[in-house]
Amino acid sequence: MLDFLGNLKRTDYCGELSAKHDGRDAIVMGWVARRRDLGNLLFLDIRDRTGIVQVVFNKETQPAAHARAEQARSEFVVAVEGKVIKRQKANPELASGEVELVATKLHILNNAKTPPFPIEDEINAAEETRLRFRYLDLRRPKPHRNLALRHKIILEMRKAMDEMGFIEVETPMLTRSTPEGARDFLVPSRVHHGQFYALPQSPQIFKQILMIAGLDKYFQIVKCFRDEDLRADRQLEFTQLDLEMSFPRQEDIFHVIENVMVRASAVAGVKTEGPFPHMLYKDVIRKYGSDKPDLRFGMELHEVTDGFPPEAKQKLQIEGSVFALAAPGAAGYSRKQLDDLTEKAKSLKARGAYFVKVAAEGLTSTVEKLIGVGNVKKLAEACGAKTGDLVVAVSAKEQIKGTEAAALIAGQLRLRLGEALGLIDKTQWKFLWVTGFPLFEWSETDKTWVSAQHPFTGIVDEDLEKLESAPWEVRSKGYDLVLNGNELGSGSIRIHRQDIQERLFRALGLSEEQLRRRFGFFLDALTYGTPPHGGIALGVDRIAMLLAGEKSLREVIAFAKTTAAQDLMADSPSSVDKDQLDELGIRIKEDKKAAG
RNA sequence: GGGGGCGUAGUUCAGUUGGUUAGAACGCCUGCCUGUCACGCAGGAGGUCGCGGGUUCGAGCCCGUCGCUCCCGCCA
Repeated sequence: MLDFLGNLKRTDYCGELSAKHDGRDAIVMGWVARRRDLGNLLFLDIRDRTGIVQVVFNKETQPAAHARAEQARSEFVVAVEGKVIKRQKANPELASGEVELVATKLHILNNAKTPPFPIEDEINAAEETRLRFRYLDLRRPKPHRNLALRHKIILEMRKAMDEMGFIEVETPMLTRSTPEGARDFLVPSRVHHGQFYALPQSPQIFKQILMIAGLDKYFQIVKCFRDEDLRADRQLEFTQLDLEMSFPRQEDIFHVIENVMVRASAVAGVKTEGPFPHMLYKDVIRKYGSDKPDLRFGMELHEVTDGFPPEAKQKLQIEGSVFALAAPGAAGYSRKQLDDLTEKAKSLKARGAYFVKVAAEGLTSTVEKLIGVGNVKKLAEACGAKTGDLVVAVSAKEQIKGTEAAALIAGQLRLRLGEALGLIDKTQWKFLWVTGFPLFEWSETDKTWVSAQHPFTGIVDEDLEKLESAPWEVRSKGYDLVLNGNELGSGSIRIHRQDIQERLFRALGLSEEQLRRRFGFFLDALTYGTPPHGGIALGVDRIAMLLAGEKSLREVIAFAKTTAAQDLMADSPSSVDKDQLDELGIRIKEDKKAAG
C-alpha cells in the first residue's frame, strides 16, 4: 500500500542537514538510495537533488515506522518525518554526515522497479543502457552537478552579454534550406505540399539582417541543427552562444568573448584572464599540425624534408614534405611500440614513419642506411632532441593542396604521444585565437575550391583582387577560438558590401539562378545600408563539457542521441501514421519504409 | 560510405585449439542480526549465450546479419 503525500510539507533537503539542525524536527523527501537492515535497527539512506542523509528506524521506540521501512526498497519514493540528531560517529563521506534523522514516521509515496544499474556517481553501465534508462542515469549526483553547472554557465553568459549592451533576439527555428555546408534537417510544409522548411544550422543570415536593421549588438543562446554523423563531441542539435555586432574591430569581438569566457570559466572555478594569445593558421599547422592546437604541452613539429636526400625519398616513396617531433623520454620505446606508432600513422594516411632514438651511447635510426648518419643527426638536431628522446618523422601518402598533409599527421601523433607520455598538464586552461585562415580550401570530393568557412566571411582587403585570379591565396577575416585542443567556436568580420558578397558567391561557382533563389533576399537586404559588422558563435555544450571536466557531450546534455542518431529512451526517429503523411503530401519509398 | 572494439544472468564481465550440467562479482528474493554507512552471516531464484544460418558426433566459440561504441570520411 502506498501513502498519499496529502498536506505533508518538506522542511529540508537531505544534503543540507547539518549539526546546526541538531534537535530539530525535519521532514525530508526523496529516493531510497540504500537500505541497511540490522534487525531491530534499520538504516535508510535518502537521496534528493542535494545529496544523501541517513535515516535510522528503531523497532523498539518507533515500531510502526520501522515496519514500514522494512518494506522500502531501492529507489522507492519516500517522505520521512523525524528528528535531526548529532551522530556519535560521523560519516565524513557525506555532507550531512555529522547528523542523522531519527524517524518517527515513514511514508512510502511510490514504489520502483529494481533499477538496471545502481544510482551512484561511479557508473558501470553500457552507454546503451544509460541512454535507454536516461531518467535513472540522470538521477545520479554527477549529472545533477553537470546540469547545474551548465545552467550557471549559461546564466553567466547571459548576464555578461546583457551588461555589455547586447540584446537577445530570437530567430526562427523554421527557416529556409541552404544546401551549402552541412546537411539540413527538413520539415515538410502542410500548407505547401512539396515544400520544406529547414531547421537552422546557425542563425547566420538572420543575425546579419538584425545588423542591417540597426540592432547594433545582438546575441542569442540558441539551438542549432546539423544532419551529420555524430561523435562523442558532436550531436545533431547543439546550443550556441551566437553574437553579432556592428562597426566592430576584430579586437572588439575578441574582447567581448574573452570577457564572457573568463566569467563563464570562473563559474566552474577555473581562473583565467584575457587577452588570449593569437596565432596564424599557417603557423599552428606547421608548429602543431592542427588548426586547434592543444597548447598545454610543447613537443612542437619541425619540417625535416631536407634531411631526406633524393635517393632516400625515392626509395621511401616520399612525395611532399616530412615533419618530425621529439618525444621526450621515449627513446626506450620497444619495437612493438614503434610498430604501433607506425600503424597509427598509416591509419592517418601516412606514407611512412621514421624513427631516431637518441640514447646516451649515440643515435640509432630506422632509416640510417637510407639517409646517412649525418642526416640522422640533422633530424635529431632540427627537433631539438635530447638524450632519451625519440624523434618521430612522418610523410604523407597523399598531398593536399594548400596545406601540409605530413604536418597534420604528425600533429595527430603529437596528441597521442602527449597523452601517452603524460605531458598534458590537466590543470592548465589554454585559450587561443587562430586567425589568418585561407578563404578557400580544396575539396577532393568536389575537385574544386570550396569556402573554408561560411560564405559571408569577410575577405582581407588587400587580397580582394585575387578573388577570381588566385583564390587559394585569399585570406579571410575569420577567427577560431580554441581551448586545450578543442574548437569552441568560430566567427568573422563579415562581408557587408553587396558587390563583394555577390563576387564571392560567383567565385564559389553559384549560378545566377541559384544565387537569386537562395540568397536573393539577403543580397537585396545588403543594398539598403548595411553597416560593417562581425560576430562569432561558441559551442555552449562543448564549453560546459570542458569546464565540467568531461570527455563526452552526453555528460552535459540531458537527453542525448546515440552515434546512430537515435534517442533510445523516446525511440526516435520513428515512423508516422499514414494520415500524417497524407496531410503533408509525402509518400515513403517502399524499400526505405521502416517497420512499426 | 569505410575501419577497429564489444554483444553471455537484472548489471558489469570470465568462458582455453569447437567438448560433457555455461560461471564470477554486484544486484534481487527469504531468514538471522541494535550502530550500520559498499553492513555482516546463511540460503535461494535468475540464461532463447542479440538474431538468423551452416558445418559437426558436438557450437557461446564458424559464417552472415543486426545493435551499441570509438575513429576516418562528413561537420561551408
